[in-house]
Amino acid sequence: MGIIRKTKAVATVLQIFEEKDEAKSVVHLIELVKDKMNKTTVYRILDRLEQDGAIHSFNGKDGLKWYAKCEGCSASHHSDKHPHFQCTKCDKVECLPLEIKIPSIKNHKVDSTDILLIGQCEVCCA
Amino acid sequence: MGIIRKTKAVATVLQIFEEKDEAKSVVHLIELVKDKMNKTTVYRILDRLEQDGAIHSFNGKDGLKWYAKCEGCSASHHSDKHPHFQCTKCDKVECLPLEIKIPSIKNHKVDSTDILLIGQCEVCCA
DNA sequence: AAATTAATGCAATTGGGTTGCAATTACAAA
DNA sequence: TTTGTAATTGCAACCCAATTGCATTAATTT
Repeated sequence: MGIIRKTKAVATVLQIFEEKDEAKSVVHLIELVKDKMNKTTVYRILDRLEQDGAIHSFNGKDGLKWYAKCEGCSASHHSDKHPHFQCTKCDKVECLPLEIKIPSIKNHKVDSTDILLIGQCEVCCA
Repeated sequence: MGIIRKTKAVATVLQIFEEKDEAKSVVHLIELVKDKMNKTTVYRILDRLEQDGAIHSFNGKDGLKWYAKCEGCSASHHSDKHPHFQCTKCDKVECLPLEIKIPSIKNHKVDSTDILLIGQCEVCCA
């Protein structure tokens, strides 16, 4: 199980995700709260929040781990299948509310998908 | 530019990819040739081979970097767009000869895609 | 309010990947 | 073949994201 106690640190991290519906890398999150808590705590809180389905994680192009809270997030919808979009200019990452059709693959069973689209976001496109 | 000289080390690494058409993680590759060369050399050879289009790389579920040689590999087809499949049981990774349709996204420009399907491979499915 | 135990801070550690530099080796030119 | 030179390699040190162990703190239960 995930979160059991509602601590200040948990509230702080959660608020970051509430404020803006945008994915954040762990490195960035640690930077954001570095005056309020230890980096180890950030890692552990993110783990717990993910187990509860409050947020979900994925790997960015850079190899860093990213987390986001999005519409579909819940304890039951643990392994989200929506794609993510990372901008090569501003590095912002968004959850895309799309469903990408995966053709069935002979003799293989697909459990989940990990789709990252790389390009330029709305702001950087202009 | 990539490979300029054909050294023993390069031949050793290339042969691994020739032998079996299967992706390998860098960590695994280093392990395979650890008696023959330094890990730094492995990293550098992989870089050069990729620049030449002899192999291509992508990120596995585990966050590790993987490399593979596949049909479509060539210097011109540098950034391959085919999806990869990673088995959760045996951890094997395959290149899938599929094209996955990405719907266009409003106000976004998609340059490349990074698609990893996770599930059970032919062997582990049975 | 006291007891219990989850949560946190901190320092040390792990592990993938990179860098600087000296030594080696492939290859071209003589 | 020998020599020059520039690519390649080995090695040690380093970088940085992420994890671990353990003592301390604080949220929840009674």
